[in-house]
Amino acid sequence: MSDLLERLRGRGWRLTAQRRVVAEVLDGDHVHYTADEVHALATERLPEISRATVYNTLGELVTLGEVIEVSTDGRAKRYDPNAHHAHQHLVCARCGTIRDVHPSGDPLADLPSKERYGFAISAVEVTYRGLCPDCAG
Amino acid sequence: MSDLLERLRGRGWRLTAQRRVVAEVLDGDHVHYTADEVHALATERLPEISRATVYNTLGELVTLGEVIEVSTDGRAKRYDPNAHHAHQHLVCARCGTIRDVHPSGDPLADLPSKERYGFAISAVEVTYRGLCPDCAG
DNA sequence: TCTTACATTGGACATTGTCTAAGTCAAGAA
DNA sequence: TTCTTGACTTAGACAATGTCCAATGTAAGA
Repeated sequence: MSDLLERLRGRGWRLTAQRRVVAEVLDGDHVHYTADEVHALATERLPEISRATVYNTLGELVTLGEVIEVSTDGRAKRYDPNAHHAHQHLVCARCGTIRDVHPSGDPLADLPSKERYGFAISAVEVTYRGLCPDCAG
Repeated sequence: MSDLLERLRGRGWRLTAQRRVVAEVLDGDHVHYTADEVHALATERLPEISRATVYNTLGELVTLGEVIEVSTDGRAKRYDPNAHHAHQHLVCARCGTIRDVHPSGDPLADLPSKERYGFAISAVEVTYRGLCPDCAG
């Protein structure tokens, strides 16, 4: 993740303790946290960090393309630090856990141009839904 | 849409003016409204209908499988009345408009079992994102 | 070290959705 | 038709998530 911090500094990011902590939290496990979870984990390392800063920083990381914003249900968005490898998501319909998966094939090729209605398509997301082994119990 | 009302009555639904109005709004155009938009349109026909009833009714229609709930961004969920034909969504990244599209191929076949992590997969959603002709300006 | 533009903070506010207690009514029974 | 009853609706409080702003703090270059 020091890679990430270097990249960001190279893009003119001012390196503050708060931004460093948010970046470290995202780098930890390969889990997709909500903003509130990121805030809770960041608070453990930097107790005075504010909610607004966490939201700001996450938004900046998304804008810079370092993190992907995922909204799989109507609840809180989740932040996916695995932005540099193409992948899709497998979501548990009960507990909301997300796993990264790597389907074969290119879904974009499956959409004929007459079905594109003049849109300039820039991304395709595939979400697989079901019950995880724990919730299927 | 009287089809829909008949089906619902057959399932023991009590047919109220409020539910009828919500169903009519969804039946109108093939647009994917938010709950608030449904409420606004329903209010034109039945001024005293409450927000809670609109939310309740939409939730019931989703549970009954008559309408699909779509959350393409972190904003309000949208309700898709086209539940009886398999389709996917094309979303404008700027204005949020949704169009139904019909890709060829079966995305579920593209996910090898070793990438399923023991999940019992029950649905696959594909979302194409890009700028619509109006927003591409 | 000094300066200053950029970052952070706390809290108010906005949006979307959920819940509850009290009143209302659709639909079957008599 | 009228009555009865349990399901439905309502208004508003509340909850969850996210955004905005003015005041304050600070990283980094001069």
